[in-house]
Amino acid sequence: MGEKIKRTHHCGSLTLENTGDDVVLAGWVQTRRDLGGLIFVDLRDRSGMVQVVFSPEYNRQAFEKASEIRSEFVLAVKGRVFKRPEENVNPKIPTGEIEVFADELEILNTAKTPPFPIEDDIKVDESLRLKYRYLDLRRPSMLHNMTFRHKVNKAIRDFLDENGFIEIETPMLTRSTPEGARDFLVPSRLNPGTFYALPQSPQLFKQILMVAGIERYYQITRCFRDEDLRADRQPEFTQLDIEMSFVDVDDVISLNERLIKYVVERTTGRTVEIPFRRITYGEAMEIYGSDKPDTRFGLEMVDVTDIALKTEFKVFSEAARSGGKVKGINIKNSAGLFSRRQIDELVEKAKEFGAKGLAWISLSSEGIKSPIAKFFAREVMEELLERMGAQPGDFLVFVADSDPRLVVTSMGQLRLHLGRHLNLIDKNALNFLWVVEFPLLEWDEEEQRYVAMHHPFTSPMDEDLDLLEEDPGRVRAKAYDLVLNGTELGGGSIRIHRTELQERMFKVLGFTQERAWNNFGFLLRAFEYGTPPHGGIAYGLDRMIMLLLGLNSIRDCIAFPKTQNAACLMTEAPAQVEPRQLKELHIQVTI
RNA sequence: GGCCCAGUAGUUCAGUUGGUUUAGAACGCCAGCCUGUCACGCUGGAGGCCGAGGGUUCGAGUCCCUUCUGGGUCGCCA
Repeated sequence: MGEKIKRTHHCGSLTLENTGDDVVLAGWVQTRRDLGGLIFVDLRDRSGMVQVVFSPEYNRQAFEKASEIRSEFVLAVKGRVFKRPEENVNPKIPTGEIEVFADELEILNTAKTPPFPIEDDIKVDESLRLKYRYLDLRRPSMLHNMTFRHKVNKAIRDFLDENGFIEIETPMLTRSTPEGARDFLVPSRLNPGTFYALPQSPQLFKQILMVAGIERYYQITRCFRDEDLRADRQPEFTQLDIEMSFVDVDDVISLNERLIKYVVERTTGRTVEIPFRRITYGEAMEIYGSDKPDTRFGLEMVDVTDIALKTEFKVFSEAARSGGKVKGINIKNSAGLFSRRQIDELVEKAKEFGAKGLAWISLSSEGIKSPIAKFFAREVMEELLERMGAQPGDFLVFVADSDPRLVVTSMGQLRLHLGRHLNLIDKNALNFLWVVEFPLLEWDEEEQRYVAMHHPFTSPMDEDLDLLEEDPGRVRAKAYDLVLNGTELGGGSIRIHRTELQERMFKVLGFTQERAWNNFGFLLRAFEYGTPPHGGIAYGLDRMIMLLLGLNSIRDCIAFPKTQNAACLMTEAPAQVEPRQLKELHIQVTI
């Protein structure tokens, strides 16, 4: 901007109180309305928009120059603020009561016609928005998302700073470790044939920081996982990573409740009640069929396996007898909603979700309608209806299978489908929920061994320690996930801090001592030098911001996101490199 | 890796069982006119390798195959 013309005010900040002020504005041209003898320009900067008037009577020179103006030109305008006459007030914009008469115009830059309009609620293909992301980010809603994200980051830092945490950066170039997601690898030029891995999370470093006596650490940092993308998943994403020493599960949970309350109330103005509800993993699976239940609606699952044993209906009784389960959901007051055809569709859905079938009982005004009723003795049916809390008008669905896990997971998905389909979800609710007491290990069919459900450094619960060798699958962990509206926001655990327990853990995971030291030697060595009890949590920050903003995709709160093919449409990364670069790295491309 | 959806002016879309001229509309863009517009208005104009390649056919935007791109989802994501 030239010497003589320097910004004094922001477009969106002008009000009636500025009437009569001489101002200099700078910004982009939202629209130009050329009436021939009078030109209106809506000038936009980060703060908002204001109408600038170019009139030959006010300043002929500026007026004549204004005919060159086009959309998205960058202008500096010197002028005076006037109150608009009553009939010219525009109630649709915040600055609609005033306008700026221009007496000097400087065109700081011209612009090509943008490929899509710079305004909210545009219908345009997302790939075009991503290619021209700098234009997309000019749209007020995207600017708002970026600003909100900044506020969340700031609130997090304010709270954690006040609570004695220090932010420490950990390396981006680190070593690949087994288990977990696929790593992004970076070749080392100075050490031919070796590779760094980009961190999947700062997990090991933050534990070492506890050994280092930091006591309270946090970091807002990028993490990398080379897995397929989703609406809520990018290959590079941001974590809020926290670790604390001398704490147990309750300490971590209560600090994090205060953190979440602080951040959400600060950034959204909404009220958050703490403590959050807690539910064990076992309960979550039995009642909701999910380890991240959406508790904004009911449709809770009821176990009727014992009743199923008493029926003539083979699907039920045999599932029950062979170690399986039978579970039902009572969809209250909905018998009238399910026509024969809609029932068929629901059965199809259940099959999509893995169930072998779906039994149903409709309690309409004409009495019980159900293809399975004939297999039930009167008193067994009564017991079933009572267990289900069934009233006239209710519609009951049941899934039975000899595989109990299949029953709960398929029904859990069916529950979500019904919740959405029947519009039972309160879109304004913020239902925070802790899921605790996760299994420490799960059996991996492919590898024929136990693998850590969280990670190999997660501490078992004290009362389950004795089961570690004899029945590893039953050991519960000091692990917790924070769930918001059916989405996992973050998770963490109390870690193992004693060498002998860590060695038992590796043994159960099938690691020889040699392999454990090969992969995690640096951590195990650190643990030998006085490791305090410690634990922490990590949040998916993109996801948290997406949910708080009510977005459908994390791409809308990431400035430069990747597509489903993990490409950046703006920079066209990834791309081929010069043969010389590959040679320096001793890398040969074989495709 | 599997399944599903979508690719036609700059943008958003329409385009009939495959068939009539030169593939349309709206918005945007360009030009002219217009002194109170704010979705400015009026008149006129430019703008298309119908994602790409192959096939079927007398004839393909339309049917078939392959492929690319974008999106959703399952697998995957300690």
